[in-house]
Amino acid sequence: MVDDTAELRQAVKVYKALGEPTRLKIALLLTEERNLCCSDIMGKLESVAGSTLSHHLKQLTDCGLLDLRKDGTYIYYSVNREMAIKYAPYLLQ
Amino acid sequence: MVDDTAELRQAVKVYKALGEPTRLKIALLLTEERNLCCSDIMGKLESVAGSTLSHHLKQLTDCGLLDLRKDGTYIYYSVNREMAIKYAPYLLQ
DNA sequence: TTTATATTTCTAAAAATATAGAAATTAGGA
DNA sequence: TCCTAATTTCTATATTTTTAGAAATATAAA
Repeated sequence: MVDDTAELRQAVKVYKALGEPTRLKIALLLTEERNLCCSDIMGKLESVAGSTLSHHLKQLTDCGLLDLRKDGTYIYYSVNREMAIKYAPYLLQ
Repeated sequence: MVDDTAELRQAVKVYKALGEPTRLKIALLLTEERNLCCSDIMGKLESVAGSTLSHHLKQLTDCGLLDLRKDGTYIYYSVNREMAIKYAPYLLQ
């Protein structure tokens, strides 16, 4: 019998976030280049609506993989290195 | 523009496999204890139908995270350490 | 050869997720 | 203040995924 700890649920969230092509691309983009804002990222992806991108970024930040810094209307995202090291150092290669 | 390489698709498959609680539990079980068969695993999880478990194990093996060894009617599964190290060393802690 | 056990495939239903348009929100600049 | 740009929320739809029962397959043992 395996239990459903907060620790396990956290890991599931992280891997679920990375287990979708657009979000994995976003995470990889943000390890190459830190502090990209929503519209920068939109420019680097092919045809993703702003509302869709917003949902993806929310998942990536909610699980702790991305940090954000607000500056005016802009929100700058970066990969949280500790999280990447713990769960998916693949991102950092 | 980010491209959709085979490499990226492979990583998505791995993270998608781990991004579901039952499958993450299976992967963690199989890092603790190697060479468990389908019915061993079923015994260690709570109420999962055989057909469901079979689908989960297929996803975990298709992405390369699990290796298998057949012996008669039994199939023994283990975590592939190289894959775990590359994509999710979290499993090995 | 029959039987029992392990696992998979088929099928279908339920649940979750991804997607984006439109409207709302926020904040800076004219 | 008004306007514009960045981002989010709302809403709905389409797609994917999870789930499991039933039937099928495979293999070993009686």
